[in-house]
Amino acid sequence: MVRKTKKDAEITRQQIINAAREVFLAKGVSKTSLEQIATRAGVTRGAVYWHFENKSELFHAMREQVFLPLIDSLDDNLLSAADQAKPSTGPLDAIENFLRDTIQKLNDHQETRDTYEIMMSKCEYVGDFAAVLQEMLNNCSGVVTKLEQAYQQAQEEGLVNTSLSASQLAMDTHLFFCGLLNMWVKDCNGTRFRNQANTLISTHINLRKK
Amino acid sequence: MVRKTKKDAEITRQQIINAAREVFLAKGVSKTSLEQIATRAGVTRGAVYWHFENKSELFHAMREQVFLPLIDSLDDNLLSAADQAKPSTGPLDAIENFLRDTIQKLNDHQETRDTYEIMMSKCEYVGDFAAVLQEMLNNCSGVVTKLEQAYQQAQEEGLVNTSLSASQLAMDTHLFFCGLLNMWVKDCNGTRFRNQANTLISTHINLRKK
DNA sequence: TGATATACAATCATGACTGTATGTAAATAG
DNA sequence: CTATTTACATACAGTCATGATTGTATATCA
Repeated sequence: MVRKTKKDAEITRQQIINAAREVFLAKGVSKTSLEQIATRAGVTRGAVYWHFENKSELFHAMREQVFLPLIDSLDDNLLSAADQAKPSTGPLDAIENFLRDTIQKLNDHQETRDTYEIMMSKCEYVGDFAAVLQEMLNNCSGVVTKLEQAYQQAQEEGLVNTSLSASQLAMDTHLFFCGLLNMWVKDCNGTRFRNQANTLISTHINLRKK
Repeated sequence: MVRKTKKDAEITRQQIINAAREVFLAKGVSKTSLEQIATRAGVTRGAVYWHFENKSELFHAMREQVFLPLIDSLDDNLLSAADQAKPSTGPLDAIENFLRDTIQKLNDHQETRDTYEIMMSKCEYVGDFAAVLQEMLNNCSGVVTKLEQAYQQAQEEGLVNTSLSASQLAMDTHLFFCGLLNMWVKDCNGTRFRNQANTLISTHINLRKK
């Protein structure tokens, strides 16, 4: 059974990504050999090298499957707050919803959850992987910018109870959320953070609501 | 030149730890061989294996040199707020000082800075290293507890401007600080977070000051 | 219908890292 | 002063990952 059709090949590719995610999670990225990934995917290393140039590219493909949708979610939630056409429940609620949605995605979607865990505690950002850190920082900048816009509008609508600037509020929220994501992922048994994530989010937003 | 005196041996041990930190930072923990560490420390692998059972134990030793002092700093700052004997400028200031001190330590002390960076983006918490994550979670619990005590007292002294509970405030601050540490370390060129860390801390505390 | 590109499998050579075992000279204890 | 540790260095064996190369059956396309 060789030479599959184009659709079959795409399935193979996805299976390799799935296998990679599983082995990455279990053994860590650098201790994972392409042989292990191949075996898990039911193929040989030849197939892996056919679809991906090396481990780094495979990692990148796995990552994109989770983070491209995340960017979309960010835009959907926060830009709609500024979009007058949509029935906005207010920019503060938009922020809260974005935070909740992201956590919800982690709860519901194991592939997303596993990918986050790999990226946060089963991967070393060195050599080829160093660029990924920069990408993440850039993404963060985008998040902060959009949070700031939302807070800006919240202030204009008189919803905020502090004199702090929109940019300061945005940074504080961003850092809060970075911390929450980190802890949520590391808190595997769920006792410390996972169970009360939504409460923590409400708390954070309430702190600045009028 | 063999068989050094006990004091010399201690120096060798420290040199190995220093070398490990440097190579870990440059290459990532799992891609670092004990041979590389030994060479950098000016010894052979024999010396490394004499002082440490394996790479995992060496990593642990490196980590302790940074984190044992951190725990002390935590106690010094936050417990003194509750200590009536000391001239407390108030529990909110105590919290702010603790956050500032930690960041200051990162600014001033390269070994600390490098160790954090290794732990956050140059290490995979798998196998032997998985236990380290648990230790970190436990430390976090300690931090939250002490933050909570400080907020509790702040509330009793009528310094807080919100009706949120001390435990909620403590969690929010803790998550903020987790995020700040993460971003601070990853923001190598300093443009995004490092330069304004203290401002961010002030902002965060001011949000809850009456 | 044939030529060619595709989608892998199989093989091979190389090198690197680990752990352990052994050697050894000097410090230290009695 | 000598016996025994100590603090390493050296040597060795085994494992495993990588990348490159080659092989091959079959889609696909002209």
